[in-house]
Amino acid sequence: MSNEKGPDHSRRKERSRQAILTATRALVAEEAYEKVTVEAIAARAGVGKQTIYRRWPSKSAVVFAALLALSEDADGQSVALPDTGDLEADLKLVMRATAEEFADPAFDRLIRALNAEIANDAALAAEYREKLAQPLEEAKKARLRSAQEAGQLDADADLDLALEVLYAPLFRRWLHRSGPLTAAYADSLVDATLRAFGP
Amino acid sequence: MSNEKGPDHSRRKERSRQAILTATRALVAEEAYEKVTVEAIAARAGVGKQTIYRRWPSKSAVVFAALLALSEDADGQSVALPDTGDLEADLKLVMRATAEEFADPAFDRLIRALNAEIANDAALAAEYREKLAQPLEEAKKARLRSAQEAGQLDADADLDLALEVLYAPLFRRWLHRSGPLTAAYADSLVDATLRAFGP
DNA sequence: ACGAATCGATACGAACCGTTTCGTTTACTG
DNA sequence: CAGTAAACGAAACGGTTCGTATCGATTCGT
Repeated sequence: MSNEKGPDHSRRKERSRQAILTATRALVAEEAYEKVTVEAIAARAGVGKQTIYRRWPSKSAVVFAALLALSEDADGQSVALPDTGDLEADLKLVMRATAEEFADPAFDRLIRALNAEIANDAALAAEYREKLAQPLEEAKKARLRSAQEAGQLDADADLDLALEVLYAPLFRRWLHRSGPLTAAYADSLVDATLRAFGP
Repeated sequence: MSNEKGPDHSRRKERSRQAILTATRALVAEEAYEKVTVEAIAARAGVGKQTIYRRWPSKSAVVFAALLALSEDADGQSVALPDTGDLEADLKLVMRATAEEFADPAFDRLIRALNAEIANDAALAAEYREKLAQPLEEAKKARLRSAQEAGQLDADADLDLALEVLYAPLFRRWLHRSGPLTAAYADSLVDATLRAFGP
């Protein structure tokens, strides 16, 4: 094997790769998305534009990869929600934290950019679901299943549906800016979900 | 007054305006949104590009106006939901219809384009809420209020929240393509909402 | 020291945006 | 019917961005 291979230049590759992804995150977080151009990313990363196009086919793909790398940093330690046994308290904690996250301008711009790309690109949407959305949903579902087994949710409850009812209103309110994302709002979503799917 | 005014050229204006809006709708409905350019709209409408820029400041605004004109055609006859007295049946009818609407490819592309523009343009989002979303929401809320007065919903129920719980999951599932928009799914959203906000 | 992989930089064509310009058509007026 | 002014279609233009092509320099293993 060793005589089949040339020199290993993977360290260089990795360094420029990280520089590109870091620069992309910084740019998307700090300016309006329209101002994030491939050339700006290349300049910020101290990299030639072609080095970006050698790895990703489009700007969308770069932005997505930049976001994806974030969640893969926290690898191994698979996502898990708090489970104190008190479902209502646990969910309110999570929903309040999610609402606060959306209020952060940098995060806001990042996720808006991602959603805009996703809305018109089915392939990217599928990758988003598989690599970013699914793991989180599974973690939430695991928490609900635990509650269901403890008799805190109806035994026949559709947990996927419950998750949607819990989270989708928050997401929509954020995306359309149709109302404030307060802690009280987060709480009321938990309350409604528990009324709908409680025992 | 009459001697103060020159000739009235409003008929020409109106004709080209309609041609532009119609062409925009056709283009957005039939191709991917990236392929809809202002020049393509002008060509399809048989109109100079400048005639478009005389009226609207950007492509986003044109696309939005094209959509808005649709709902203003059905003017006067303000939106109203069926009210047979059977809340569950009425809501399931509406939610099933909404789910079907999203399944239409032309409508799908149109609304995706709108959402992509809205996601990164707060001003456009505000106009969207005011002119398109609000009237529909008010109609739905009126139906819920009628049910509330009939004792079919909890007297203290937050109707805005109930609407979000009812509709947001469908919207999110469509936007992220995270599942099929079946009649059974529409029904289960109504069921969940009624469990959460019923008496 | 040498060769191969990778790189940064730069020039380029194509597409699109939004502006400007210009000669023409349209609708009304006297 | 001739004159006027608003609105128009067409076309050219500068500016920006995308994605590609090219090339000499740098990095790494041998």
